[in-house]
Amino acid sequence: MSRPLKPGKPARGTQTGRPIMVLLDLLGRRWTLRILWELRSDAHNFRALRSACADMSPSVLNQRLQDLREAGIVTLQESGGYGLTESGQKLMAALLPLQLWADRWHKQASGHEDD
Amino acid sequence: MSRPLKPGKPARGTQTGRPIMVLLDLLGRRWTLRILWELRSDAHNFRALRSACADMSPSVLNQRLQDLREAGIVTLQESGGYGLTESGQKLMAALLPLQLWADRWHKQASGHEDD
DNA sequence: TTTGTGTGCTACTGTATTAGTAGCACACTG
DNA sequence: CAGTGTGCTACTAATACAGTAGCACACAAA
Repeated sequence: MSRPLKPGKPARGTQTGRPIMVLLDLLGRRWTLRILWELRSDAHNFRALRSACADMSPSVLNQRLQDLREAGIVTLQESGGYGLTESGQKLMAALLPLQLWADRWHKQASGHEDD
Repeated sequence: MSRPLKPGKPARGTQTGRPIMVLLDLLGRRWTLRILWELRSDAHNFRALRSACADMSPSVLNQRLQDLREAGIVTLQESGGYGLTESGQKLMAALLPLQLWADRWHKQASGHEDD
């Protein structure tokens, strides 16, 4: 595989390379959001990260890490382990409101119905 | 299939049902973020939405719409077409900073390298 | 040198998810 | 009745992902 996944390059579902579309493609791959979430505060090495992500498949984890490194969001630190780049930290800051929303979502759902 | 995908219920990659994890699972499915993005300002009917999403597969689109409706994020309006619920609009508001980030991402990438 | 531990990562096969195409059922219009 | 537009389903093929095993390298101790 090994697509570029950089803004300006075509991606799945867009030929234009509009940055937001490329980003939505990247974040829409399975485990990507979760991986970033687990890295939001602390760096993890490969195995710890895998463990944090419900023991996801190492082949897929490696694929995602390559994507995210190419995109400049994640980096393999010299001190060992994977961490967010400066850019990646800003992305996560942009995603933090999700947690608030998710909590309200939970309260709403359990308030209105029990399924 | 037809999992619940409600906060509090186990999802892919989490047995706990922690709302943020369920949300990350939901948003991490292919096309989900893109669909929400296309609905962020205007409602679309099924075919218009499909067209906006690069003519994605109608079976998958329907699957996603069911997921999002069950989650209370999207609704099939009486006036026709799919639109965001109140909750869905708040979710999108939480995601809007992505566009700003994506634009900076583009500028950075084209400034630092050409590949 | 050998053995052990820890790292990042790859190879392989099976399964689940998604793509792609065609077309149905219903409603409304003429 | 035909024509158009809606939401949606059925089907097969391609692709992505899961799950397991284990390699290659580095460092440390014996």
